Amino acid sequence: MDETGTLAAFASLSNATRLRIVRELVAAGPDGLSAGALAEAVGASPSRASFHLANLAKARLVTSSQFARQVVYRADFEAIGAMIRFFMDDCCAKNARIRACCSGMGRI
Amino acid sequence: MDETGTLAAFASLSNATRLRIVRELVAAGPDGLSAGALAEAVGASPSRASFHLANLAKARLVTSSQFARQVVYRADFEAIGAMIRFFMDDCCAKNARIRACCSGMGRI
DNA sequence: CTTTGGTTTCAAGGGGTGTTGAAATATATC
DNA sequence: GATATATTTCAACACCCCTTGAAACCAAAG
Repeated sequence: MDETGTLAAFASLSNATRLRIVRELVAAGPDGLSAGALAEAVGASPSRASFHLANLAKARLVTSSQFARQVVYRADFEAIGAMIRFFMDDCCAKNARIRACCSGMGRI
Repeated sequence: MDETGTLAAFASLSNATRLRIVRELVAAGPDGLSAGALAEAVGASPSRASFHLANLAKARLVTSSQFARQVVYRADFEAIGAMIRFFMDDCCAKNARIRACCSGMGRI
């Protein structure tokens, strides 16, 4: 992910509803969650959830696929990892105090 | 850093000028850089740089202190690390693919 | 083919954000 | 005190984002 993509990812994650959606999707794992289930989980109306899901998809933080009547969303784990990696490598990698934020996360 | 703080940090980092400022400040290390030096480094007018620096300070990503006529800004390394840690721990810690983004960053 | 369920689109509005250049503030120098 | 330097504040403007509720769309079931 380049600077433009990272800026878009940060912008997308700077909204409480969207951050909650990402949290739900990461917790849900590879199976993902339907738009309706997400809307209920984060306490948003269907149209509001759809609005924010479209924003997350545009920022490439989630993917979607249709099953019957439902649209299933999944976290894009690679893209989220790439975003963090860009931020750490390109902006902050050389700083030990920032790098230390990853300590305690287990064996990496 | 809590959710509110992380949202503010993401919002602040979602602007190209501010992301460049943070990059400059992290590269500059503990000595920091003056407002004028930063403005020139990122190609912004003094008032524009001041506007974005105030935003970064409000998000607690940078600190400032006055020396003579100059105002010196420094990256808040602890806060930046705390932001990443919150995002990783609270949102994504349990996911191996995201966690893998920190591989290749050297010994942690 | 009509109906039901799931999701998205749309228009309206209210509010926040970024840019610009001029003016104000504060500090040092002459 | 007057002047130059460094930074911030201010007003104006344009633009984008978020919310809401209604309408439209699309796929399945009756």
